Amino acid sequence: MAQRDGQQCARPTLFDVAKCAGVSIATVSYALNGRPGVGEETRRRVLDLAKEMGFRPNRLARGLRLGRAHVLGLLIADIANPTYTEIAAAVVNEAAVAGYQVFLSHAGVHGELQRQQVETLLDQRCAGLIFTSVVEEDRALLEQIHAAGVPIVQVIRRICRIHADFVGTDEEAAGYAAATHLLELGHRCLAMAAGPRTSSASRLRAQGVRRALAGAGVEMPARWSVEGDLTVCAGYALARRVLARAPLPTAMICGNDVMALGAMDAMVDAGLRIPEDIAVVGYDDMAFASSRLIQLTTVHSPHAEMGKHAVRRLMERIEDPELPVQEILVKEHLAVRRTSGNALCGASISPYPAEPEEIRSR
Amino acid sequence: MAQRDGQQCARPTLFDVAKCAGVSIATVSYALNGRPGVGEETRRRVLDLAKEMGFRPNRLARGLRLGRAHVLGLLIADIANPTYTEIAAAVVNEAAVAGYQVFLSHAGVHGELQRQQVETLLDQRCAGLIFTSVVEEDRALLEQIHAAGVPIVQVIRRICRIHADFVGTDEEAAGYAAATHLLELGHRCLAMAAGPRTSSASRLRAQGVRRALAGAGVEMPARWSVEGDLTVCAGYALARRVLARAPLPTAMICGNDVMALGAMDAMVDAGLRIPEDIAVVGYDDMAFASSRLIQLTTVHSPHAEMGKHAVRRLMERIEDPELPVQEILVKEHLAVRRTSGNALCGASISPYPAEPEEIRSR
DNA sequence: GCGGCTTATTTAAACGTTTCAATTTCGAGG
DNA sequence: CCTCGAAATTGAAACGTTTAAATAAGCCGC
Repeated sequence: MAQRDGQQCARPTLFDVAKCAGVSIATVSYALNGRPGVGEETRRRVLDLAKEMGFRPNRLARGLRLGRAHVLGLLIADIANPTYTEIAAAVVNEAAVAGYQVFLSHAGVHGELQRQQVETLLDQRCAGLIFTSVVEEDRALLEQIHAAGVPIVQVIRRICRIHADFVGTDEEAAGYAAATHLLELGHRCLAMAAGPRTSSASRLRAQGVRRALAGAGVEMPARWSVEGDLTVCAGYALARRVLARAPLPTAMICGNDVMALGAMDAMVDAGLRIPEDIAVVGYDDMAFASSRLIQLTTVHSPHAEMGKHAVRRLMERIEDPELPVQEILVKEHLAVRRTSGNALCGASISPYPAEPEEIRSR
Repeated sequence: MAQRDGQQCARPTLFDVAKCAGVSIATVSYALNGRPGVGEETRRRVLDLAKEMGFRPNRLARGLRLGRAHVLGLLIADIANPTYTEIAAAVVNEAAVAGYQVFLSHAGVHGELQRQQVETLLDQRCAGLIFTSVVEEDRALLEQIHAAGVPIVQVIRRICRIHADFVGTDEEAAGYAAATHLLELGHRCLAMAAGPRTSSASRLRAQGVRRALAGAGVEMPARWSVEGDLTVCAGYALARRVLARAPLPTAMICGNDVMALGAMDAMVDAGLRIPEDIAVVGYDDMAFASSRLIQLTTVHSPHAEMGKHAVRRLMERIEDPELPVQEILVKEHLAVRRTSGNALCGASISPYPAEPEEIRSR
């Protein structure tokens, strides 16, 4: 039994509170959950007592009884990628607002490990799952999850014709904007180091680039259109390959900022100046992109907002599983910086606050 | 009842399997858990059937019964910081190996939000908690968790005299090594933009720097020793302050790489060349640090290894709560690059593989 | 004073495990 | 043939909730 006052007992249960309050367990449960049918005076007494005793509901028991835990699963392919961590942060925060905890899974893309993690997530009776980078091969898995009655939201990447909501940006438009920007600067020799074809986002972006080029009547030789993983190393290798022999392009669009970083390294190695000899555009606007030493022109997409939307949508669907599948697009924009010729002039585009923040000397 | 063969039923339980196998629930449980006292023939039959039916144990039920879930809580102050995400990745992976899932909490440092998240974590009956950035104010919270019988591992930062293991690096030695490196290069005018004093790691590092200086008989004017948050903005503001008036230091040690990035921006703004006019040393060796455009000299600490150790230690302690408190130090090392004068010569320190990886042209 | 109605409260059954204790089975030894 | 003991198996309680259904308690009008 819970000893009253002084030290609260280790972990009082409904039973303990009920005993102390001299009522039944059911009454305590009803009172704590704010359900009707409990006398005003009783309710107050129970609430006060529960607080005093430090009662906290056991979420396992609740989940077991309800057949569903107040828990979400977040699947991230690559946690080292800032894009995903920004989303993760937003997801965790927004979930907390709704009283949900988030299981983090870091299992790459479409493998045995991923399948295993998903199984475990289902074993935990997650109320919903958020996938940050599905590939076509995951279709069967997603369908199985849907069959199990667990709603899914896809973020950034997606597979089509599947019963799952999607939150992302208009990647095609982003690619179009990036290419158009370079075309307007007068570039006619564009290269593209795209992300993997398996990513719907990368595919669409490349598509947008091609549409812009076609519109301007500009051709991109096959040798300049390469694709690889979204890593520094891949960016380096791809750029090296493109720059291996003349003629050289005057601009390069990269699958993301990290690839751009690698590509720029290859350009430096090749003795090229950026942006005088070659312009570079990235994607994601990672933290380092706005650094003075880099100043990478890139497409900024609001990842935090995407994470937030993903959770909200999941909440809606958990509430009402019959909702029609929805596609939520958030607005992205091109951040023009030095690597496409926009030399930093003045503090107008400085990432730093005008007034220095608090500084403590010692 | 579970229909056999063909489509497995939604989610068979022990009961369903038992019914199909014609044995009791208890037998199935014993068989699946590999406990003794089950006939060999029965065991095989049950195992096969469970697999065929797609049985998966309900982790909520198990956790409820056991009074403890196979779940860890990971508290990260700032998920945007790559240091922490590297740790997170390792933690999630290593936990998976042990059959544990990881709850991710992103609740800053010592606030109402953090307390709330911890409470929820305890409500979920986490078997253990990993804290990545405790501050002294968290002491009461950690003690409360310990009192609740939930083991804790502190990573990177720590508070002393508390019943919790610690995994980190020898920060004092790292600070000493960084400063010694600069002293050996002939620098005598060193500045330091340290991380916040509330971080044990930052404190120790600063201490190591001072020890090195004292050993060399070098003085660091108070005006050159500043501290701030581990952000780009803080780095910029601090460096700006130090560089505001002559005399200027010839080298600056920063609290981490991100701060160094900001500080270098301030140096560029001040018309200084790196490393000719001023050398810079960071800490963490984040992804961008080795980029050709940056080549930041920095202290590389093996975060993944730390995450792994943290989980392993937690497992040991969950196994045997009576273990004496342990302090695990992993080795870090100084990566000397351009910003301290080590110009990149040849591919000897290139971060890229010699052979280009697979490239697909299209 | 008593059915009938509303409101407050309780009883008890789930949810799916694990595990102690009790029961059955079966072969060996007497 | 009977008994004993080990091994296999089962029954049932427990973990801490939620909730449908049953019960108790008021209260009104006739």
